[in-house]
Amino acid sequence: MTERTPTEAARDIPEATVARLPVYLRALTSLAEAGTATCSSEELATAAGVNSAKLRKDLSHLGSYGTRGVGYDVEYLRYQIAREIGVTQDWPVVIVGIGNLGHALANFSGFRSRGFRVVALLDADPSRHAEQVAGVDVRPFSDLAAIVAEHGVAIGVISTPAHAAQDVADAMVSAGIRSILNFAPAVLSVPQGVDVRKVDLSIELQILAYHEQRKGPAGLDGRLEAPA
Amino acid sequence: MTERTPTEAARDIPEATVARLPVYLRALTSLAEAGTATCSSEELATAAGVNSAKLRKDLSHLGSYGTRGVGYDVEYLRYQIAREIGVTQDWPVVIVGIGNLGHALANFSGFRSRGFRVVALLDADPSRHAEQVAGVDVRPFSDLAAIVAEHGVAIGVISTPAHAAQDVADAMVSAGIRSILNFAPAVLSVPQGVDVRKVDLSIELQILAYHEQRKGPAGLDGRLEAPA
DNA sequence: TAGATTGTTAATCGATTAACAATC
DNA sequence: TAGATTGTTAATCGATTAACAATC
Repeated sequence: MTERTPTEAARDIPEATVARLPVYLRALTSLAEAGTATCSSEELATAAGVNSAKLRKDLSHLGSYGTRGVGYDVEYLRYQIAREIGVTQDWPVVIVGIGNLGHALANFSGFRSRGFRVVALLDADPSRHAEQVAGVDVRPFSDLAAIVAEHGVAIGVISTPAHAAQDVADAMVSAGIRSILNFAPAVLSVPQGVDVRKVDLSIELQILAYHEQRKGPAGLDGRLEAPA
Repeated sequence: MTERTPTEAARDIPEATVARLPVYLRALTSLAEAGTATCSSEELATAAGVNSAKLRKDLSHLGSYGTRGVGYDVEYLRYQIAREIGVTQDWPVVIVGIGNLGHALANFSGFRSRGFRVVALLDADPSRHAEQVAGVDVRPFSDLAAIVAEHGVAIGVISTPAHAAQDVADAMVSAGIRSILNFAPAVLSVPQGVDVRKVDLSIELQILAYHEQRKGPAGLDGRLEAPA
C-alpha cells in the first residue's frame, strides 16, 4: 500500500506533529475569537510559538487546507484540525485519586471546553465518598468497571500517590480503558495497545534546574550567558 | 575547543537525555530504598521504562560510572546523576496563581523532597492574601521582585489563567527569574536565555484522544488493534 | 580463564529547517 | 501580470537502536 485513497489521506501523522496539533487548535481558536477570518502560516506560527516552516510541514500531513497567495481560513482550518485530533466528538473521562491534584483536575475548565467530560471521580478512601467535587460525586474505586461500561469511557486519569498507580492502571485496563494520563510519579506497565502519557511536575522542575545550573549566577544582565 | 578537559567532560548533554535523567534518578532512589546495592543497565532500564541501550547511551554522556561485568553502584550513580541535574543543591521557587492548581502545586510533596523549596505563593487577588496554603502565606503579586531578590529565586511557576500568564512571565523576567514552568494554556514570549517549560493538561488529553480515535471501538479484545 | 556487562561505534530512523516551485 | 504565500523537496540535524569490542 504505497498509494493512498483520498479518504485515508490523513493517516500516519508523525508523533511530533500530533503533539503540536492541539497547540495550533488553541491558536486558531484565539484568532477566531479575536475576529480574524484568515491568517498566513507566518501569523499562525507566531501565535503557536513555532516557526512557519514547521507549521506548514505539519499541516501538510493533514491535507491541503490553505490557499496559496492567501493563507488559511481560520474557522475551516480550526475545524479540520479538531476533526483530525478527534475533539469534535465527546470523550467521557474518569479521574481516579481525588487528592489535591485530583480536585484541581476535576475543576479544570480546560477539559470540559475541549470535548472531555468528567463522568466520574473515584477514590479508594471511603471518607471521600461523601464529597462532591465540581458537581460530581466521588465514588468508590470498585465502581470503576461499571462506570466505564456504562459511559463508554476510553480515557482514564490517574492522580493517586505513586504506590497506588499500577493497581489503578491494571484496573483501568481490565475495565477496557486504553488511554491513560498518569500524574503519579511512577512508571506504569501496561499491555500493548494501551497508551500512557505521563505528566510529572517534579521532572519538569528538574529539567529546568539542570539548565539553570548551567547558566551560572545571574549577572547584571542575565542574558549574557544565553545558550546557543 | 574540540578536546575536553576532564573537569568539563560532562557538558552538552543532549536534551532527550537531560529529560530522562530525572527518571533514572527516581528509579535509582526506588532501588536504593528497596535495599539494592548494585544493578545492571538492564535492571535500571526496566525500572525506568526505557531500553538498556538507550540507558547506557544516556549515561555515557555523564561519564563512566559503571563497572564492566558488574553493573552500577546504585548509591554512587544516584549521587552522580543528582549532581549532574543540580538537585544536590536547594532551589527556591515561587508559585504565582493560587487557584485550584496552585493549591495542588503548593501542597505537592514531590517538590520539597527533590530540592525545590516553595518560598512564596503569590496571587493578584487581594481576597486570597488572608490565606495560608501548605504553611506558606499567600502574598500580593507586587511583592514578586522583593521576594526573588531576597531568596535568590531562579525558578518560577505560573498557575494563573491564560490571560494573566504573559504579564506574570514579564514580571518574573524583570525580577531576574530565568526558568519558568508554565501551567497556563498560553504561549509565552520571553527573552533569549530564559527557559520556559510548559505543562498543558488539555493538550495531553487531546494527544490521547487522537490515538484513541484511531484505535476504533473496543472489541472483545481491545489489544487486537495494537499500533505498530 | 570464562562469563558478564559496560561504553562505544555505526547504522537507521525521525524531526527540523531553508529554499523554492507551484499557484492563488 | 505581479505579488504573496502555500505545499513540497532536499539537506541537515539529533535521537534511537543493535551490535560488539573492551574489560571487569
